[in-house]
Amino acid sequence: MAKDYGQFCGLAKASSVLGERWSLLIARDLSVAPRRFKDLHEGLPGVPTSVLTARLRDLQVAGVVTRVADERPGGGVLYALTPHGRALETILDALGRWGAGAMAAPGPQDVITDASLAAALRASYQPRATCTTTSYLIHTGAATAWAEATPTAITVGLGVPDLLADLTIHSGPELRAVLAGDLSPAAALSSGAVRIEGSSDVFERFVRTFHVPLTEAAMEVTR
Amino acid sequence: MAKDYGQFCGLAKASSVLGERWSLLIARDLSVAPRRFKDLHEGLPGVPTSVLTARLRDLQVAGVVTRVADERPGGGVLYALTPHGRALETILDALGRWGAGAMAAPGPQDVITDASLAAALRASYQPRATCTTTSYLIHTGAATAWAEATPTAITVGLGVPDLLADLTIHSGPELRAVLAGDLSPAAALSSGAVRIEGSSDVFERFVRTFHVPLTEAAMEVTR
DNA sequence: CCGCATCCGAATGGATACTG
DNA sequence: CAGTATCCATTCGGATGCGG
Repeated sequence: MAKDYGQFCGLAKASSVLGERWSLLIARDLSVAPRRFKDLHEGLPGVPTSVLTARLRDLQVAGVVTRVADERPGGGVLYALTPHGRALETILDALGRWGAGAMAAPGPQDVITDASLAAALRASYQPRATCTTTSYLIHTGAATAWAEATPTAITVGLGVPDLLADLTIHSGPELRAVLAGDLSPAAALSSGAVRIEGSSDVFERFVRTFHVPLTEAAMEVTR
Repeated sequence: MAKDYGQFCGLAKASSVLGERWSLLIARDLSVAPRRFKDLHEGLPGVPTSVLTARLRDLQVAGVVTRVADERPGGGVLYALTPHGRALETILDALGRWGAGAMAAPGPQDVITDASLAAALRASYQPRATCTTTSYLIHTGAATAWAEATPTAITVGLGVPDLLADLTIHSGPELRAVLAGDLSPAAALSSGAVRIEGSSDVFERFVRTFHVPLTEAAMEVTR
């Protein structure tokens, strides 16, 4: 069980619940979709099963995570966020934006997982940046995620969605430079760093809709 | 140096910077005011000096914290947040609100520090809840902090401010129940749980201006 | 297989004592 | 005041094993 800090303080409580190694990333993965133990284990490279078990138990005790039966054939158990855990979503997004601003170039060992890609899309979504509802399918490295952006809401998911996307993007980690404004959409396409299936106009819309801001103003958490 | 997670992900980066034990609370204390090493050590009960040294070094390497000279007579060194670190302020507040919703009653060992009280006031501030600029001085347990609330902004600080406050509040941890709406201002005053110097009208304004939302999980525990 | 427990070497945290 | 140095307890990471 997580240690506390001996302080009567909301932040100390939050830190004792989420401050253990891997906890935030478990919450991130579950904030995108309920997952099996095995999904979580594969999406968190290096986590020992014993630690994953312990974290999931701690998060259940803290009321953040719950176990639900998998409805699909084959059954099994899914881990999912409780309502209290879902309240973390905007905070995780804000933390992700904050960390993204300080991210170094990816090392050779760094991976991108489906869930981290989906979470990054959700975190970088800019409301009111587009007037048109558009669906995207994004491949970066070995990760695949999709997003459907309306003018005021974003939905993201893992892997390939059921419906055909308006735009499909193939890229490596260079996609982040585009979303940060460091690499223009046109340059990304012409250099071959990003390959798309769909119109370049829609790719420009994508870049307007998803943005990693560099100013502090954009790091605000929506209350 | 903090371990990373082998993921090219903003949240993984944030977690490697802030996920180590004590880091969030150090950031919280510094988000209220620059502090000396000794202040931080006293405000974080139980942290060994060696760990505090290591965290401050890691946070400096991460560009969150910087060392500045203390201008006041006596000199010395102050730790302060960098602009990048100050961008965490709204995130710390949101995390504090999230954690406050799940907080249990304070144990006998739990302390309230000046910085945690000031941070809690900042986090619980409700913009547009009042039309009048008001200054408060709050004592809870051994902690003292002040706040000046305008209709759209909040300023908080440690200890006793230079100017006389419009309202001075003496309380124990029961103050949280008032801010959570579990205890009416009138009941808090008449029961003696809260003692004020100033008008009870201004105390009502205080309770409207600072509010901790209760989550479902916490309400279940309270019932 | 999936979820979880066990075992072990390495790394980290906690408490105390000590130094520029 | 602002840290280092030291020792010990705990945790983590990785491999392996067990029951359904």
